[in-house]
Amino acid sequence: MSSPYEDFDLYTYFVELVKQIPEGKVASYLEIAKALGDPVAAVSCAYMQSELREAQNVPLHRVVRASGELGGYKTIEEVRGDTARLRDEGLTVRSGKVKFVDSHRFTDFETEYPLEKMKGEQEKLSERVSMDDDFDEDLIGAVDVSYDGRKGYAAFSYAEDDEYISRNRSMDANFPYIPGFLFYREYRFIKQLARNFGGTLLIDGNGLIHPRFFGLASATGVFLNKATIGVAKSLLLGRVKHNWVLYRDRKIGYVLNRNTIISPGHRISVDSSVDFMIGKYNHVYPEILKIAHNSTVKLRREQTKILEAS
DNA sequence: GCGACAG
DNA sequence: ATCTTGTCGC
Ligand SMILES: [Mg+2]
Repeated sequence: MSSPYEDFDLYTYFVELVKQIPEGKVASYLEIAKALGDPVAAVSCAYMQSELREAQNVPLHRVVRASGELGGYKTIEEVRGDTARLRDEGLTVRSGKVKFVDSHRFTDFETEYPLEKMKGEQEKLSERVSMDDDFDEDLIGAVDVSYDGRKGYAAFSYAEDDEYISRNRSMDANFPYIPGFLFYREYRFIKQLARNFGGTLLIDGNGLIHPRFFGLASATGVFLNKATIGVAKSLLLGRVKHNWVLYRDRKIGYVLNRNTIISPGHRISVDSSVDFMIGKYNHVYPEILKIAHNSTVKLRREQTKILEAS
């Protein structure tokens, strides 16, 4: 295993934290996120709560917004159910909002702060990224994942002769989307599909453009020893000057067009990734990434149709 | 009101 | 990322 945390199940960790909240008390998404190790994950906690709504014996209703309002993308019926549960436990709830005092807030979580450890891991792993050019300019593949709740549908596509080939894979994600932690969510899918690919991999996301200079494209490149380039559709961080993406005095990427931002993953430099992408795709979003994306959407639609019928 | 964050 | 019909433009 290349990373001790690459298979880390944050949904399970979230559940274990929620189980620590005693009857009659509540915790906010922000408090849970802090216990996970990074306040940026607050919104992701609301998503996890929503995606875990079917879970049994987990007091998910005890997680509310800091304001006391019931969040987590609930339906009207779910708000009713949670209101009744909270009232049963002795709390006052009026129009979807818990009226509570400080003594009702649970903050004393027992935790190892996994996200903090992962940030440390990313910083360490970033030292293993190579910026020395060692990439195939002709054989290009692409990967992407789409989702229905926790269920992820992945595709790996590449061009052979004059046709596109795609392979798929679907499984549950064990990590939510958290900005700066995409690799813990999507790398598992990519690994399953592209492990044996010999070409250069385009990845829907960033490489060097990352708070710790170790985005999904960097992780994929380092772990699978492949040349990778991150191709994002929006800017995660940094400022743009003459199309170059600058961050902490470093040139980390390039804006190919309004919706295409590239950064090196592994085995390629910033300048070479720009030269290569402009030479190959001429400032246009790479078709192979669209092929991979469309394949994930098609698979998801087919599968959700089948799942609904059964 | 601030800040704004890949997928 | 996802929710979603028709509609505008090439
Ligand atoms: Mg994607």
